[in-house]
Formats: sequence, C-alpha cells, structure tokens
Amino acid sequence: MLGSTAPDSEAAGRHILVAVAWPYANSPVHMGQLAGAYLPADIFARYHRMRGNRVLMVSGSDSHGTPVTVRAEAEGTTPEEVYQRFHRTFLETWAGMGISFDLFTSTDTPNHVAVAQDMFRRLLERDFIYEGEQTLLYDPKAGRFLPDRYVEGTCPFCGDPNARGDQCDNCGRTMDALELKNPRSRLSDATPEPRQSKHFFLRLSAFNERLREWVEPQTHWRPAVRNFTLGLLREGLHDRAITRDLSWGVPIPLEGYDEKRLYVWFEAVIGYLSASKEWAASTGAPEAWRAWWEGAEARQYYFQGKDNVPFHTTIWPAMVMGYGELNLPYDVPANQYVTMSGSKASSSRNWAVWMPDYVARHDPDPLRYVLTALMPETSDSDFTWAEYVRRNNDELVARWGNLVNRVLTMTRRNFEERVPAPPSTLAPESQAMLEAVDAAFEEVAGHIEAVQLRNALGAAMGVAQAANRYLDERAPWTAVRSDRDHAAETLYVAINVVSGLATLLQPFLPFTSQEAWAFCGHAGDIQAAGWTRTPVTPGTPLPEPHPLYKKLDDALIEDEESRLGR
RNA sequence: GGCAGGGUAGCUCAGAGGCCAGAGCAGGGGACUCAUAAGCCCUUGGUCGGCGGUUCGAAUCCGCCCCCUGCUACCA
Repeated sequence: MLGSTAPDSEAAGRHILVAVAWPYANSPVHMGQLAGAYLPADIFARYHRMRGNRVLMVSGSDSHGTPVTVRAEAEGTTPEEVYQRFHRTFLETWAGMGISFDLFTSTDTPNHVAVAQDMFRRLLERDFIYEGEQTLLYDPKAGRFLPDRYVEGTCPFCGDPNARGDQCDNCGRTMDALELKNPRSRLSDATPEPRQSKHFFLRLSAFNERLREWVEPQTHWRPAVRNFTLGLLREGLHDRAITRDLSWGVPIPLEGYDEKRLYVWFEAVIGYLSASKEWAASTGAPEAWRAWWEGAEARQYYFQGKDNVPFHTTIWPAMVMGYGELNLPYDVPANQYVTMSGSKASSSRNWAVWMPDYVARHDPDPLRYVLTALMPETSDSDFTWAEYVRRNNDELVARWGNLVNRVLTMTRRNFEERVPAPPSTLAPESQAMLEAVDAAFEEVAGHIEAVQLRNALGAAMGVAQAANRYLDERAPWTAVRSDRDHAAETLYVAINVVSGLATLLQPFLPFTSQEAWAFCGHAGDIQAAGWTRTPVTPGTPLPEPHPLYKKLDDALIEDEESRLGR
C-alpha cells in the first residue's frame, strides 16, 4: 500500500513523433507562439519520455521565404545572416523556457535540401507535380520576377496608395498583386509588368477524396481542426504553385530552373522528415528515423497554431500520400490564439511579449504554468500580466510552493531533518491521500494523451489542494506536541504526496519539479524515475528547502503592461 | 461576402439533452497558525447573447437575428 503504482493506459515503448511548427526566422518567438505550439509540444514530449515511450521532438528555423529576404535587404545584410541571428534567439528561448527538442535544426541544411528535392522528384515522377504557366509581375530594370510583397501600389479596394501586393495594411484585404493599381517595384523605380512564367504545381485536387476519407474518421481530432479541414475539403482543394522566382531557397533539382526555388510552404513541412533523418544520422544510426515514420505502432503529433492547420491536415498529408510509404499524422492538436490584454499579438505594433525579453527578466516555470492554465485549446484566451501575477501568487506560490515548503520545514524541525517513520497501519484518510496521488497519475496521463493539457494541469493541482486539506485536518503542528506518531504519519504521507506531485508536475514545471524532487531527499534526475510516485522512505535525510517560487509584486503588472505597444 | 470558432457569475474560463448550471479569482463570514500573512471551512452572486421551434425535459439539438475572433488559400 505504501508502494507506488504505475499507470498503464498505454503500452510503453511506443514511438511518438512530436513535430512542432517551424518558426519563421525573421523575428523572435513571442508568448502566443510559445503557448500555441512549443509549450504544449514540450509538455506532451516530457510526459511521454517519463512514460518510457520513444519520443522524437523536432522542429527548426524556417530560414527561407520572402520576409527573411526582405529583412535582409532592409538591413543591408544576407538572408543567411538574418536567419542565423534569429535561429540563435530561438535556441536561447528553448533553453531558457525548457523546451526540450531532440533536434532544432533549420531548413538551410544540405540534408534538408536533399530530402526536399527527393520529395519533389518523386511527386513529379508520379505526376502529382506538373509544370504550368502563371502570370506574374516582372521588374524589367531589376531583371526578375517580383514576389507579391515586393510590389506596392494603390489598393483596388480602398484606394490606399501604399498597399502591398499581398495585402493592404489599410483595409486588411488580401489580393493578387496583379490587381494593384499603379504598381511599383520595391527593387527599383521601374513599373512592373505582367509576364508569363513557368512554374510547378502541386496537384492537390487529386487528393481531395482520399483526404476526405482520411479526415472523416479522425474523431479524436479537436472539433475545430476537423471541422475546418472538412470545410476546406468540401470546397475542394485547388492545385497550387510550389515554385517561385527567387534565389533564396531550395533549388529545383532539374536542368534549366536556376532562377527558381521551391516555395516555402511546400518545402518547410518536409522539414519534419528531414529533421528526423538528420537526428538519426547524428546518433550514428541513419535508418533510426523510420521507427517514427513507418508502421502502425508509431504516432505523429503536429503541434501548431490554428493558422497552420491547412498545411498539416491537407497539404502535408497529400504530399505524404503522394510520396507513399510514410505515416500520416495521427493528430494535429492545433491551438487557438492567446491574445495580449485583449488584442491579437502584432509585430508591427510591437503588441507582444517577446520571449528573449521574458527569459531575461523572469523565471520559466511561472509562465509555463500560466500559459498551460490558459491554453487556448478550445477557443482564444487572453493573457494579462495581472492574471500572470495572480496565478503565480495564488496558485503556484500559495497552493503548491507553500505546500512543499510547509511540509518540509515542519518535518525537518521536528524530526531531526529526516523523513519520519509512519506506524504500521495508516489511518483511513492517510491511505486515501496516498491513493489520491497515485490515482492522479492515471488521470493526468489520460488528459495529456488526449492533449488536454489544461485539464491535466488542473487535475495535478487538485492533488496539491487535497494535500493542503489533508494537512489541515490532521494538524501535525498541534499533534507534534501531543501525539508524535500521529504527526509523523501525517508528514510521512505528505512528503510522499510531494514526491508524487513533483513527478506529476514535471512535464509542466520541469525546473521547479526537479527542485521539489530533491527536497524530498531524492537524488538524480526526476525524469529518469518514470511516471509514478517515487516512494520516500523513512530515515531519508532531508536537505534544507527554499521557496520554489517568488511571490510577485503588483508593480510588475504596470511595468510589463507599459512595454506593450511601445 | 463565404467558411470556422465563440458569446455561461464582477473577472478568466469549464460544461454540450435530464439531480437545484460549475471552478478559480474578486466580495462577505468563520475556525486555525506549520508555512512565502500562505493554507482550510462556509457563503453572496447567473433570465447560460436575443427571439422562435423540437422534446416529458435544452447552455446543451434546429431555425432566424445581434455581437466578437480567426481564416479566406502567392502570408506561411
């Protein structure tokens, strides 16, 4: 009864691919992106690792694409320099926030180029890619075709004279650059002219029915993801051009296309596969990636923000179907958006909390906690600094951190800094308390496996609350003077609950869970101990604890709010 | 315009045909004092966006309307 119990909701040893959105390497990641994809992916990966499953968590910098080029030209530098600079900020953010990638690479690697070109070639051979003509704007002075963002002109909808070719910032309408009135090139003072250009197209229309048959039975997908995808398929997918007249990107592996590149939306999703191969090669087992990509035992989860859903539920699956042999996604647990103080995050208005800034000023676990509690799994949610301070102080500090602190300081003071011995038979409420922790492993596991992380965290925190209640009922601070054995039992049980909670919370709060684990007298890495309550045995010396979390002052709210939008 | 999601207590959000609609916080009261004055107990508070319908019974299903958000695919 005093031992631990292990949940067995699914066989250990399963291969889990945790595929996470590739951030565009032209700005640092902000809090919304963290909450939307990186944090949920990390929680999911950490849990599965503890369960003994074989996790491969990959992503990388999306180093190609027009915004990287635009930024490079604006700064008078190269696209390489731009993406490498932001790649470094990504790595710092993952380290600072504990986002535990097995590999975070980039699309600018020889491996990725080879894998992307292989995908292109096979789809071309199978006639899922074909060549066609497209009318695009051409700058006769610069001697090149212009991406939509390189064209400016008068908006055909609202008449704003400074609309970009892809979208008008004034009225928000999107358009084809050919629709602009009085177009002008951003590369020269020339007037762009429409010209025919040859491009390759992905035959998405050929996959419409197969995709529909595949998506229809995915009832474990989030309703918003499945419904949205079925809506796209009902309207019918259109073939899309997958090449552009650019020099920065993956070259087309055919003669005579030196001035064209694969377009990022086609090429970047291949990164999941190329990163898996790169990871395998780096371990000295180049074929090891197959375990996550072939066979019914492996499962692939693609963590995304909602804006990326079409790419992961239609385009990438279509590419995989066309390519053959590889597994399709098991789930695409896309999140909605986290808004900042009521408004959508926006780079141009600087309405965002940039993660490098956060990491420089604050601790990782409180933000991981707050963003998990607010995770926009069903609808958009709103982040405010007031809510951050409130949840930190009332929930992390008061409910969980204080539980750890009160139990350990009381025990050390009264029982010679060691875990006290309980009587041979535990009181019913003590047994019930231990059973509650052990039962929580099953419950939290079920929520995480269903990618319902908010509920998972809530279930774990519910145990902390039950433990505070248990302490209050047993009042060991009183019992220690009248009935020492009674107090010993209470504190022994409470320390074991803390040990279990440290593990339950580890996927969410990896930094402080490791500390709480050590406070229980355990040595080594909490993750290695597995998804189960590690028993704390009587007599174990207890190190001196310190508070796991800082209580935050309300002044922080105003300080941080004032940084938004300026 | 089209498509999707949402409008539930002062605030942030759960619930998706059936006991008197829930949680946390905020507000009110209480017992305790080990702990970062934290924890625990009790409690005030809602015509579940509006109107109609289906049903023995509807936040929960259907229709219409109002409002918010996102997407609308060469932004990825």
